[in-house]
Amino acid sequence: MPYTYDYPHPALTVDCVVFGFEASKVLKVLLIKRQQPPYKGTWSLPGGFVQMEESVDAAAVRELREETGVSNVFLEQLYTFGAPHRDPRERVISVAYYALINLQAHPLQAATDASDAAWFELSAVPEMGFDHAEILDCAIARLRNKIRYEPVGFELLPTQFTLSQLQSLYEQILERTLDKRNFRKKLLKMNLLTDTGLKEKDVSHRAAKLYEFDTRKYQSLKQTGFSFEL
Amino acid sequence: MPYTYDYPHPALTVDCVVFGFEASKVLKVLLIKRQQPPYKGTWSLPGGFVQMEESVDAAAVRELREETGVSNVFLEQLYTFGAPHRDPRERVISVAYYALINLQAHPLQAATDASDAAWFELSAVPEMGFDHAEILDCAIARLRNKIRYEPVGFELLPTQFTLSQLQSLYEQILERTLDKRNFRKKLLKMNLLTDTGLKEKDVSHRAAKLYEFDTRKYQSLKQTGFSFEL
DNA sequence: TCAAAAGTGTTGACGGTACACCCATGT
DNA sequence: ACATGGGTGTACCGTCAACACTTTTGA
Repeated sequence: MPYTYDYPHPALTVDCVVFGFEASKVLKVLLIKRQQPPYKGTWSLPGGFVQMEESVDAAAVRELREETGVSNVFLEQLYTFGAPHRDPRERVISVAYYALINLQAHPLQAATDASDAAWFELSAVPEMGFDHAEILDCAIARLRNKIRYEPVGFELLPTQFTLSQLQSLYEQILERTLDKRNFRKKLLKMNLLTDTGLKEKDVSHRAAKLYEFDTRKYQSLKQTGFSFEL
Repeated sequence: MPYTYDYPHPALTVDCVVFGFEASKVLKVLLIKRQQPPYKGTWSLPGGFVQMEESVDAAAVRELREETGVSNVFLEQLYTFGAPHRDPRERVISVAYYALINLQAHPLQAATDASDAAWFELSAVPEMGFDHAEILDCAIARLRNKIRYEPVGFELLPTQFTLSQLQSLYEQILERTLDKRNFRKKLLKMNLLTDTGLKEKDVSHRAAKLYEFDTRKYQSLKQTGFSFEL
């Protein structure tokens, strides 16, 4: 056994706030029903212990895959929660992450069994164990902030989307209505949305144009000091 | 001994990026010369182990006080660094914080002895141990971002300051020059700076007016949706 | 033909940017 | 008297906010 530092070692977990969106629906968070104590039977954020040979980021990726079946999605570190008794068993530090998932492309397949995981609207989140309510609030605040100056909204939408879907998503996250004409004008002027030439299908009204977000173009513009703002 | 989780427990530290500013000088970072291995003798960020009964935030406050003698300053969690071998001894997770210090009000008194701590200009930071260069870069990026939409600059200045000192600070952090007239116009229009009626002392040119930042007013404006932006 | 959402322009107010000179003070 | 920074106003332009009607499509 190599030398180790002569200080107490807490347990270390990652917890993920998973936001999911389906076009023309509402923004939701994924919760898992705990199978083990503590808080057995209550809903909580998916997460788990960090292993010894993986980075904390890698642990978040792994837990997300194990508990929800999704991978290759937007995942970013949020904040670290380290109050002494946030876990009743022993000292546990949790590094929180948040993920953005487009539910069309990544339908949920909870690894264990479907009844253990469920999507909740932000306005109807149940009681959660630990300090997970605080973590969720922190993630919502971050998302609300971030969407204003970085194009993360597209992570929640399918590759092709309509401007109305995009606007609805922004309205939900920002919790206010936006003017349709101004919204479209501003986004189209950035020249970051490419018109696919296609239209919505199976709607009982005029079909909307489908756009794609041009990630390449955004990346190159960003180099030159451009900043996405809404 | 109570039940503990059957998972590996890494060591947990906090590291602080301490920014210090003295009016009419340049922005600096405080580094400590390590007295123990690993990296004995190299400069690194002040920090230390989190104790079992203190929150991670409290550990950052304590380390800052122990290693620099300052307390009651702006201190905010930055990011958590958890690559597997960032510490050669064993697995160590570090929660990084950054502090903003006004050096006029909080002259440094390194707890151990003065030769162990020193201020470095951002353009002349020496080699550091661990992944501390990465942590510093992260802190600089955060500060640069944050100062644009929150009034954190005032944490680095004395209570009373001149507009030129404030502008110089912004220019250093943002790494670009600002137009004097526009800068003053914008700040004064916010009505958050109160003219103390006093003037600078001991300068060999026309003495500038001294202002104070009105924190109370800012707090109440913030409630009503106001956002400080520069 | 009705319902439901898509799509589209103009105007006025405001804020950002660019820019140059005189003033006060200490040496 | 000179050097050093303090302090000030205007004009142009682009961006934001407010606002209502016509078009397309399926039921």
